[in-house]
Amino acid sequence: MRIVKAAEERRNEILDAADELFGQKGFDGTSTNDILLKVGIARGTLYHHFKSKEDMIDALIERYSVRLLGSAQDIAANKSIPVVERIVRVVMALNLNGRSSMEIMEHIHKPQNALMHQKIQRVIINGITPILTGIIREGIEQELFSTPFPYECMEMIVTYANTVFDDDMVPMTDEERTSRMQAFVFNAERLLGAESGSLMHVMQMFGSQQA
Amino acid sequence: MRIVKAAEERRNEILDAADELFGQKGFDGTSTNDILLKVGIARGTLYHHFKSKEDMIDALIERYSVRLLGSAQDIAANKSIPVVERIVRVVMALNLNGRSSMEIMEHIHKPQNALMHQKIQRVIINGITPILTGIIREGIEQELFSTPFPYECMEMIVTYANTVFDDDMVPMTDEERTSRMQAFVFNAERLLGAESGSLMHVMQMFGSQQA
DNA sequence: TTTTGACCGACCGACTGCCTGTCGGTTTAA
DNA sequence: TTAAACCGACAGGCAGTCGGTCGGTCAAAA
Repeated sequence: MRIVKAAEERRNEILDAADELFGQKGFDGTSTNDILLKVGIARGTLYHHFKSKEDMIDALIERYSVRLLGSAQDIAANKSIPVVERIVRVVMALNLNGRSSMEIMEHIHKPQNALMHQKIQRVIINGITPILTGIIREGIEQELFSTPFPYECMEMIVTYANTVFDDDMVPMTDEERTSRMQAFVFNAERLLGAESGSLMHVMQMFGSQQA
Repeated sequence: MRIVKAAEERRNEILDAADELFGQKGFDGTSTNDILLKVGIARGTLYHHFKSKEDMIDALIERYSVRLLGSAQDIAANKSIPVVERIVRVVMALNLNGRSSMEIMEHIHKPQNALMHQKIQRVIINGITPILTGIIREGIEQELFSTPFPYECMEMIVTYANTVFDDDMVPMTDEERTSRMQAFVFNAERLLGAESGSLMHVMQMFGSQQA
C-alpha cells in the first residue's frame, strides 16, 4: 500500500528522521538506509526528494539557521531591552532555542560530524555577527562601547566563543572553563572599549546556562 | 617480486602518498585503494601498518604538528630577536613551513576535508597558543604589553586568525580582507594592552605573505 | 453534472560499483 | 626458526541510479 504525500511534507519527514539519526549516530555513521527505514519509504523516494546525502545536510542546516537566526533577530530588534541585556538574550537564544537544538548541539561535536559542524559554524559566524553588531552600534551611540571596528570586533568575539566554549576544540576542566569565562569577559570589554566590569552580567548568563 | 622494507620506511611512504592524495582529492575522496596503488603495495600491507583510514589521518597530522610546532618553538626560543618581530616570524613559520605544507593548506579547506581540518585546527590552537604566550609574557616584562590574561588573550587571537584568515569560514573580497587585517591589528593591540600602532609591523607580514 | 482519460510527479526496489576492513596464508631477513 | 612484513581474495555495507508503477488532478467529453 503506497502512501502519497505532498512533496514538502515528505521532505520534512525525511529531514526530521535525518535530524534525529545524525544527532544519535553522526552524519557518516548514519546510512541512507537508516533514514529511509525510519521514514518508511523506499530508496528511490529519498533520492527523489534529495539529490544526495550532503544535500540533506544542507537542507537540515537551512532549517536550523532559519530558526536560530530568526529568533535571534527578533530579540535584537526589541529596542526596549537595554543593550547589554539584549546581547545576553540573543546569545542565550542561540543555545537553548527550539526543543531539539539542545540535543543536536550535544551530538554535533562528535568527530564524525565534522562536516556538519563546519557548516553550522559558518552559519553562526556569518549570521549572528551582523545581528549582534547592530546592537553594538546602539551601544556605541549610547557611549557604552567605543570601537572603530564593531563588526570585526564582534566577529572575533563570536568566533572565539563558538570555537572554544561550544566546541571540543580546547579540552578544559571546569575550573579552566570558569577562568576562561572571566578572561573572555575581560577581553570582550577591552575589545568593545567598554568600561571595565560593565559586561559582568554576561558572566552570569554563561554560568546559569551551563547547568 | 616482493619488496620488504623497514616498517618505519614503509609507513612514511604510505603517509607521503596519502599526504599528496588527500591534498588533491580530499580525505573522503581518496580511497585506500588509491593510496595502496600509488605506493605499490597490497591492501593487507596498508592495514598492517595502519589500523584504519582515520589512523592514517592522525599519523599525518602528528607529522605536520611536529614540523610546524617544532620550527615555531625554535624561533620563539631565540631571545635575541625583539618580541614583536619574533611573533611575526613564528606566525610566518606556520604558513610557509615545509616544502609541502603550502600545498596542504591550499587543499585542506575543501569541504571534504572537514575532519582533517578540524584536527589540524585543534593542533594549531592548542600548540601555537602556549608558544606565543611565552613571547607575550616577555613583552609584558618589557612593558610592551599589559594583560592579566596573556594565554586566553592569545588563544582568542590565534583562534580568530586561524578561522577567519586561514579558512573559508568567512567569504571575503580582497578589500574586505585588507580592512579585516587593519581591524585585526587594532583589536590585537587592545587585547594585549599594547600601545596603539605598535603592532603595525604585523600588518606588513600579512600583506607580503598573501602575495 | 458526471465520467473518462491523459498527464505528472510521488513512489518503488533491484541493481551497480565502490569502499573499508579482515584473514589465512606466504615470503623474507635476522 | 621465528617474527614481521607482505599479499590478495573476500565479506559486508554503502551511496546513488534507473526503469517502471501508481495515485491524484484536471480538463474535456458525455
